Amino acid sequence: MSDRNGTRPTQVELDILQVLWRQGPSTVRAVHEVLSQGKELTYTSTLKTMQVMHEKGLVARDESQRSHIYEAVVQQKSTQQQFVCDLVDRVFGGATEQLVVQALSSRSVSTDEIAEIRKLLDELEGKGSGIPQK
Amino acid sequence: MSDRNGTRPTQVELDILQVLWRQGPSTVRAVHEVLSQGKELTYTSTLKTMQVMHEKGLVARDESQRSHIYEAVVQQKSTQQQFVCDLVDRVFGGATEQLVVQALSSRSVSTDEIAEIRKLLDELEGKGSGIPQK
DNA sequence: TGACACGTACGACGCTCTTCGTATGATTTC
DNA sequence: GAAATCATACGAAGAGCGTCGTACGTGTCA
Repeated sequence: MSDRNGTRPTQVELDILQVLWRQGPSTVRAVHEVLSQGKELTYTSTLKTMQVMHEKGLVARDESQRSHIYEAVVQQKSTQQQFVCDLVDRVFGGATEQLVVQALSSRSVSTDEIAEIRKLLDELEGKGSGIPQK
Repeated sequence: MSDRNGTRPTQVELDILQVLWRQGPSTVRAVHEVLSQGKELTYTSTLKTMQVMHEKGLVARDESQRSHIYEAVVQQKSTQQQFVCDLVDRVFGGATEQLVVQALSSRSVSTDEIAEIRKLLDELEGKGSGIPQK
């Protein structure tokens, strides 16, 4: 079935996207360098996956150079949103708050980050039940 | 590849688990009743999936009756944790706080729930970096 | 006691994901 | 300019997932 929001990245695609998001536009080799750390992986595997991602429209590529340069088309924010929504629906039965609680109690969060979350809560409360569009 | 924490439920398995978590031990028919709402799905498909889940150890079943009764073995909490961790690593690059922010700002959360999250933040801060077990 | 409803068991098909091997073309280097 | 190096392109194999059809056993009830 097709996604309403384009194609949903798969596991490995997500790993690649993450490198692209962090490092910006990169060659296959650069991405592969990162991906193959601590993991046995052939260069052509990474290449193939990135080619497929290109077909899917997940990444764009600049072919003007011999080594093509790939860039994420899908934005990190929207992808995150997509996956968060999916997780909330599928694993938390729609209860966003449960996800937040689970996340906060299962992984460490620094005091600074706690403060930032507090600030966000303030804003949310300030707006009443208004849900920011983006 | 195998998971460190048993087998990771697939999409459809997750849907079934959710019914089991909500309704408690149920027959295949009862689960199928829920699953097939708003979706075209054959009874045997649901059956097959639940049989596979049984093989995987995701569910237990009582065969003393003609209609077997299935029960979730995997607990909701631990499954949620599993998926949250995976999501944080794969989509948020390890930043738990980002997930929380994303979740809070993209889906509606009631005032009561905000209050509850605040309470949790207080506890977390009180304990410093201590991570509660459950 | 047949017919029918309802249950499980199980094999198979189509699809996607992931990985890899191999072919082939361009660029460098001596 | 020939060889080695590095890039892309592409086909294919293996595995898992989701779906379904079919076989078959067991109750029920005119």
